[in-house]
Amino acid sequence: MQTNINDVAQQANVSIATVSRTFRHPELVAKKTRDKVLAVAEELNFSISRSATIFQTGQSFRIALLLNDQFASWFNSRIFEGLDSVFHPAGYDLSVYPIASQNDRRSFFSTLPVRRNADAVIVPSFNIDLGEAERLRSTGIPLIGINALPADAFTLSIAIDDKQAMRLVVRHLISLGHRRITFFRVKHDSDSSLKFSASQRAQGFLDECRDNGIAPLVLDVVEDDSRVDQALTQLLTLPDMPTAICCQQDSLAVPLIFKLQQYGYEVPRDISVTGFDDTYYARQIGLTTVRQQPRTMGAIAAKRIISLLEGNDVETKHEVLPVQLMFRTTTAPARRLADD
Amino acid sequence: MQTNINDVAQQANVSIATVSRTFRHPELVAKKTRDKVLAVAEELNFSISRSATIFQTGQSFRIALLLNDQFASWFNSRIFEGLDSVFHPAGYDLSVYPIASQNDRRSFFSTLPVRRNADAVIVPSFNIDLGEAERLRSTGIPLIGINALPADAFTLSIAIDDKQAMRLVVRHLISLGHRRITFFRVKHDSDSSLKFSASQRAQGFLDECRDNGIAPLVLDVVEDDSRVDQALTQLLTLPDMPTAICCQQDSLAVPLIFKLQQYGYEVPRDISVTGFDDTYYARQIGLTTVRQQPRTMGAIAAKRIISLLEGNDVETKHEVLPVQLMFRTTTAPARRLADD
DNA sequence: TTGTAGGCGTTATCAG
DNA sequence: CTGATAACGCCTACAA
Repeated sequence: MQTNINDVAQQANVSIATVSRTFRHPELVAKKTRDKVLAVAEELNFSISRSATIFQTGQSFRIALLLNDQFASWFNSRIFEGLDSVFHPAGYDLSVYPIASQNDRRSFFSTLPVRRNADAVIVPSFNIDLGEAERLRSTGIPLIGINALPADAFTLSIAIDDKQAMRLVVRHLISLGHRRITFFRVKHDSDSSLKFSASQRAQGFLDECRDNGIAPLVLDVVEDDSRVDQALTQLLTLPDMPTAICCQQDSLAVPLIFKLQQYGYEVPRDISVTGFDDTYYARQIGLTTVRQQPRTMGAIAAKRIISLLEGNDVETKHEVLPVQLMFRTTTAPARRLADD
Repeated sequence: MQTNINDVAQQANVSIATVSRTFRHPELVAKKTRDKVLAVAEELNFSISRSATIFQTGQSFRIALLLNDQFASWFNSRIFEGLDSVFHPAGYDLSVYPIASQNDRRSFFSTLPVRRNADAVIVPSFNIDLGEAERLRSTGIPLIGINALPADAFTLSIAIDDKQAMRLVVRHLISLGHRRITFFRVKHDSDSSLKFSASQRAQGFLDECRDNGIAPLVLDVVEDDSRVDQALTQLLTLPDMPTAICCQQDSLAVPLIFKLQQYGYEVPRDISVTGFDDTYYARQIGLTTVRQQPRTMGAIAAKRIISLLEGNDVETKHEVLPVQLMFRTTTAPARRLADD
């Protein structure tokens, strides 16, 4: 049997109230009493039961995190890490709800399993339905978006501007003289509206091309282990090889470069390639890409949420973090036509 | 104010016991009553409070996961994913305790923050002190090891045989005629005994070399963003370039291959390279490596733990999962001396 | 099949 | 500074 607060109180010749205070508000307890209690607690292997505390508090100290995707993806695992780095020390636990399809999502928002069972719901990276958001928020649970839209569906939101970031990339390529640029988009089997960033990036590409009078070419690959081969096949059967390739994410760009080189295309001499995310591999191979820092986003979000839950006014409700174009060695000036 | 079980009971003209049963043991409630209760619950936006249930049960429904490292590492995030895929649906939450140093570890095991606050403690991938393990287990909390030693410190354990797996790799290289083989080990800033698998792999390399009368060469790189450059520098300043390179993990091998090629070394024509893990990038570039499946390990561990917590006898206490050598395109027969 | 009542371990309030 | 006591919301014997 576990020892409880009663055992300690008895053994230490104090009331349970004093034991509780010793842990909760030590400053209200005389040092002598406190030491006695702590000694007994130590001896009896006692510590306050979080379940009981949580129960009596009425707060759940649980944060629901909806994940649309492989949990272990680059983005998601870093978001989690950032969130947990703040939440865990503050006594909150994260509870991961897998949302793989629109159906999952609908079911989540109609049964609201988090009702009374989570202090907040965090939605990274997918579009949300205004009605659903409203339904959740009407239960008093704040809804927080990370790279998600529309902003006004959320109590708080934090994001990067994927569209703008991709425009940066395209502008970079254009300034290097590229005019034949191909964009590779990764199609997910699951519902695409669960992948908010993906569509934003493609849109940014299209917009920037249009503004510069360039005919954009967007190619799709399905998100499976053959995605790079799919990309390569499409590239090599193009009537005109592009001079630059924009990939939706590093995880496509890195192996693509590898394979292009195997097929005799030198990067960036023959063709420039860009990524998005700034992953470890991007840094290692010198990929030109966009740096975003999901871990930081998670940590900031967590801090805001805690502040909100503690009843403070949150100054910034909707924040957009800056990103950085990392100009490295996989992009170079387009070869002049005369060189061909 | 949240509605509670009382409100529902009143509104539905039944006792709270009936409401509770409607959710807990629906089969014990007359269909008519049940429907009535559910209707009222729906109307009042009620659902059972997990906090209260957990509290009253006495179980915490929380599983502590000690992580030694970047949470978002390939291995750890997949372990988490596997664990959560089983735990979450079963009503358990994972609570991540960061253990970055021996000090953190000591402090964890001396203050035992999980005492009464977790149903089990999971330790992936680092060595554990028998005394500490005993201390924890004496509180009645099971301790589970994933790729951790020594086995008898744990209530349950599940692992791959890193040492044996690396021997497989070396044997493969030897069978291809390689005799000059270099092993690259990744040194972690944090205490090395927190990295159990790493030392096992290096040991496997040494053992297999010795058994084949080969003089082993182990080189270290520090785990920062320059690790690949460190490896390359060491390689290129060697009196004798090896014919094969064994990397402790894919994340070193993949960019190393990339850079070797930039320096004019063709893989595998000039030099063979192997990895360990079988990550996405390994598959994409055709790296010869060892496949391990941490997600599966996590899922199996979770199932066992739940079974244990439910009081069932667990048949297999210590399980070693098989791994698979993935022979791909980065290894080839060693060039005969005459060719040089 | 349903209701009654006790108890889970803590915290907060209020009195001393 | 400390003690007594009433919640907190649910579950489960046990009784009806």
